[in-house]
Amino acid sequence: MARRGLTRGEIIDATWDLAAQRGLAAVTMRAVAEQLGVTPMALYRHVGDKQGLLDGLVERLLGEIPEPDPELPWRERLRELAAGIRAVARAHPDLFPLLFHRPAVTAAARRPRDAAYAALREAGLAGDDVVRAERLLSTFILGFAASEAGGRFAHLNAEAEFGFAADAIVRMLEKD
Amino acid sequence: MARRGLTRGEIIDATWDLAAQRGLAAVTMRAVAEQLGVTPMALYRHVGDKQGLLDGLVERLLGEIPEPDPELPWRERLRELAAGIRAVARAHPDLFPLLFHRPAVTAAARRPRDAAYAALREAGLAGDDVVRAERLLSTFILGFAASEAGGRFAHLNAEAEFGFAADAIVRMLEKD
DNA sequence: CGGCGTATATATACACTGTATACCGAGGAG
DNA sequence: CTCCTCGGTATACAGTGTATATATACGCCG
Repeated sequence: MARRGLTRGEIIDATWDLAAQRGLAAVTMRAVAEQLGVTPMALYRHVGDKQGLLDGLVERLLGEIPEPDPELPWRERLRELAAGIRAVARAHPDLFPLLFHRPAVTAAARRPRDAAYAALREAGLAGDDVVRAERLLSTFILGFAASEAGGRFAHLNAEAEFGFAADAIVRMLEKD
Repeated sequence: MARRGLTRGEIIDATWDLAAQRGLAAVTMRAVAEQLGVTPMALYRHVGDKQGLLDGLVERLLGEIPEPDPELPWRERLRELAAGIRAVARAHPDLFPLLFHRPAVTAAARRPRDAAYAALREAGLAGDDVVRAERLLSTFILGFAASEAGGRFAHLNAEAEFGFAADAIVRMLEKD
């Protein structure tokens, strides 16, 4: 009916809220539309289809990862980054696995990745080693966070698990 | 109508075939039932609900990971294990993420894990270190395989990526 | 200011999903 | 033979994503 000025950002916002409050399963075209006081089909103009909606969530998810304090030494910066990713995973356990389905090269993914690059260079790596090490780290932390949030670690103490792994990895980085 | 002797194993078999041939999205109660020449509701008696069907798939998935040749040195055994997991992920890319949602302590998960324990002990680790190292490795390989199968690595050469990471990890294990 | 084309939102409809409920008929136990 | 239970069927329902066709308000051009 009325030209409501509906926008993609507004839609993703509503979707995000819905997912945060009632889970990914509650994210349905109809539910999102209703939250915006709009017909389901109105969304299609702005997000393409449901996958487009989920893509929007992935962007937001990456945006939620906090930038580490640049004053800190590189070890702490990496730890902060990892802690941030794990926190995001725990806050959005059913959204988080979506990260595996999007290439790690979107604009939204660049910010945390660049922070990791900087830390790794400060650790003494250079050239391709930086890129490869970041990929190793991000893959591990993604797997860890997904395991933690998904329940694969069950009753284990995730904090202790992570501490052990982080120590091992930092020792590995210092070797080069 | 007829007492057909329908069994849970038979149902999971059909589900597995369906998922392998037409993807996870094609796994629907109706489709599985049709493949068995049976009414959709007949499945409920044996698998509970759809989640029960998926649980069955996860068991099968873990069972698909090949046991490494025990004659090989530990490095090669770990590599074979990892290669097996990655192969499973590539063969069932949309099933694979389900692994993050099941505790790593089921009977089906024990076989590959025990193989990893043996290899790590042979590498010189002992006690809790074995358990922790296995968890680190399995978490990484799960994340890697999920990334590879899910498309997060996009155009990258996954083989080269994996080689770099594996080398780094093996060096790390040899240090202790 | 008037009218038109286009972008935007709506209305309706369809095929398909998981599953609750009611039923029925075969097969073994007494 | 009779009954009871258990495995399968039939039907139905609410909810899903989305294709298609339609109405409406806005911005531009004269």
